[in-house]
Amino acid sequence: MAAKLSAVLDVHHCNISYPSDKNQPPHFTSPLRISTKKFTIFCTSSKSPPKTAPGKAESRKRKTPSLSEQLKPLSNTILSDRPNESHQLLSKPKSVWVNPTKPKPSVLSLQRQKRSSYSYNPQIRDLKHFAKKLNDCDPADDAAFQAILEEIPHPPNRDNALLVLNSLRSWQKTLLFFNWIKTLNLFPLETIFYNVTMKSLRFGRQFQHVENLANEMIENGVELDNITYSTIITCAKRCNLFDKAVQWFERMYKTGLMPDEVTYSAVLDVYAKLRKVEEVMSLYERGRASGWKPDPIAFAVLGKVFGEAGDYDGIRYVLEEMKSLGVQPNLVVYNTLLEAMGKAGKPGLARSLFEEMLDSGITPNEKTLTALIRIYGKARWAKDALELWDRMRLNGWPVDFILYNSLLSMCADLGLEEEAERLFEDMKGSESRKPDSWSYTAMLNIYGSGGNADKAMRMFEEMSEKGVELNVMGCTCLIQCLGRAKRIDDLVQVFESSVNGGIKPDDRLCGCLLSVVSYCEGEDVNKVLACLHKANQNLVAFIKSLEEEDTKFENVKQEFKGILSNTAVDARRPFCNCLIDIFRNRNLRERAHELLYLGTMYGLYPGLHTRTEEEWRLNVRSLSVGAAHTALEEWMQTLTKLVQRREALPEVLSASTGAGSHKYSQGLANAFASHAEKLAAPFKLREDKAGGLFVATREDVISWVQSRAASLASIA
DNA sequence: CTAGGGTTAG
Repeated sequence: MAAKLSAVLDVHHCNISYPSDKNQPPHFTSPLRISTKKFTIFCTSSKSPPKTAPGKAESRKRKTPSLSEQLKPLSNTILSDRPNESHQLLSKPKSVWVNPTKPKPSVLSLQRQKRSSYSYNPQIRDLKHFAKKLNDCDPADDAAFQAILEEIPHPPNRDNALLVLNSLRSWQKTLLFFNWIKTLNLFPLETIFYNVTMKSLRFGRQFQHVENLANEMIENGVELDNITYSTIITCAKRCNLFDKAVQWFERMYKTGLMPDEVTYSAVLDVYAKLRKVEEVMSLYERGRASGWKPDPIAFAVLGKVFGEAGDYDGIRYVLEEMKSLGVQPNLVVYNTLLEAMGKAGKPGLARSLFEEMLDSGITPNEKTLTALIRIYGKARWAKDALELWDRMRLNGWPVDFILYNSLLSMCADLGLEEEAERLFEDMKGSESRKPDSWSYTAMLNIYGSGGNADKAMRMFEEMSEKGVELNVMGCTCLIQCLGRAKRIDDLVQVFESSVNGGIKPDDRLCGCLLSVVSYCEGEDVNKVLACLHKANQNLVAFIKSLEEEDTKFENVKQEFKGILSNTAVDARRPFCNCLIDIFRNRNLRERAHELLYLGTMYGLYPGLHTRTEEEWRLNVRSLSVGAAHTALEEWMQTLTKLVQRREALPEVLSASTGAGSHKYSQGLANAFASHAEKLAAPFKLREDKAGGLFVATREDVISWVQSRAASLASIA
């Protein structure tokens, strides 16, 4: 979709044609055009805005540039070339207008469209009853519907028809009723009739019907107003037809209608859905420059955009902007920003924002609490998570099914087995919140990561008894657990029944099988490999070829590259880690070194080795035990060469293993310590520092290398 | 869903 929209922006909409409409007012005189000029003040270089490409000259001749044309110079000259400056620029919107004598160009109407008020309809009871009959009739039976229509209790005049139209539920019936009114031809169908019908169609995600009605309005000379356009735009958005949404927005300007803030923020959200941060900001800035004081909904859209980009500066910008405009965030804005904080990896700031929200007198809802619980779980902030859970109960804050499941997942993240069991039992006892596949997955995750294979298997059996389907994540948790318990026959059985039950193994499941291969022995290896073969043939073929002594490095490289490029980004490093472990455990260390080399080359271990003048550090926190051993050996070899060549070393050499924040983490620090001991390497754990840091001085390393060289020499 | 815009789960 994103590609589609950018294509639309690039071709400047030359190919869009609308039905002729004669009754349109004259085009607006370029509400946005001035901005091209205006924005040159933001350019630090003295260059003028980029020239339009020759092929696009024609579209420039139009009286009113399309929105995309107007956006383009902006994003070319300012935003996309200097992404880091954008916030700095955006934080000073008031500086945009250098010449106060010129009127501000307007991109939106500061006045919201007025709605006509309904007058009381004395026939309301009869007509509601009639509408109910229409709603209740068999949707497949058109004849029955027609028959009921004939029995309308009062004449279908304007007000009566409107009332019924508003009361129909399904889009099919709304459309049938609308067409019936049209054929009766008792009064002209005004805009509101189209708007009400479109709203119903939008509910049914029927964009084609909506667009047909819009074109009919144009043909019949019925005015399209802001309500029409915002309904069309949001309908296109819900149907993921973003290019259509933009087309209709641009049509407003072309026909001389100015969007109000509702239509405008609907379009902001279109660009937000496309993750076009620059376009969102440029629209926002233009709106601001037109004197718009955005309301909380517009800020919620901005917050979402930055959250999805994980852009903390952007989130802060939204908060500051609201503050400086005196806009008080509402519940939805807080929810959006909290979630954004989570995506930007700022649990502490999420926590303080939540407190700020409470201080301002807003009561959290299910979404607020789901977001926070999830953030604390992912951050492994057990204390805050449990505290929040207590407060939820104490204050009687609202809870729903998703929140229950999120609490279970949080327990899985934190290894809170008892709490999860209690909650799970609660859910079973309730009528409305029976555990579903999400709930069972969380339980499988808890038992799986806790190594409790019996309880995990009991969950698995219970699921099939209750008819709750296992999903791929639950399957992965279970297989991981059975693998660790060395219950390989059970593992095979679970895998096969899952695949037969329709689960499509994903890369995470393959990674899980691969890790089981790395630590099991004998015939078990082949059993697991047979499962893996069903999920990913290439991976098994790759392992087989690495086992062959005469497979050349160049072939390893090509095959591994092929494997990685077919693997989800998140699963690439785990794959490489497991493969290294597999070959270390089989005493094929050379293969392990090759794989680590290739993994580093393909960017799976960024920052594996970092250097400053004083310190060189090996960062193995994202490595498996075998990969960490391999990396340490590799590093020692390198250091040995450097010492022998009498090259300069920094004062401090260190290795960082990470503390292993997960309750069940394998203890990379311990494994590393024992390996260093085996090599008699002089790395000592710094007890005073958190996060598993092993440190050696330059002198220790030099003397260690020399003594090793001496002992090797004496053996020779 | 009483004509229009924004927020919940591996």
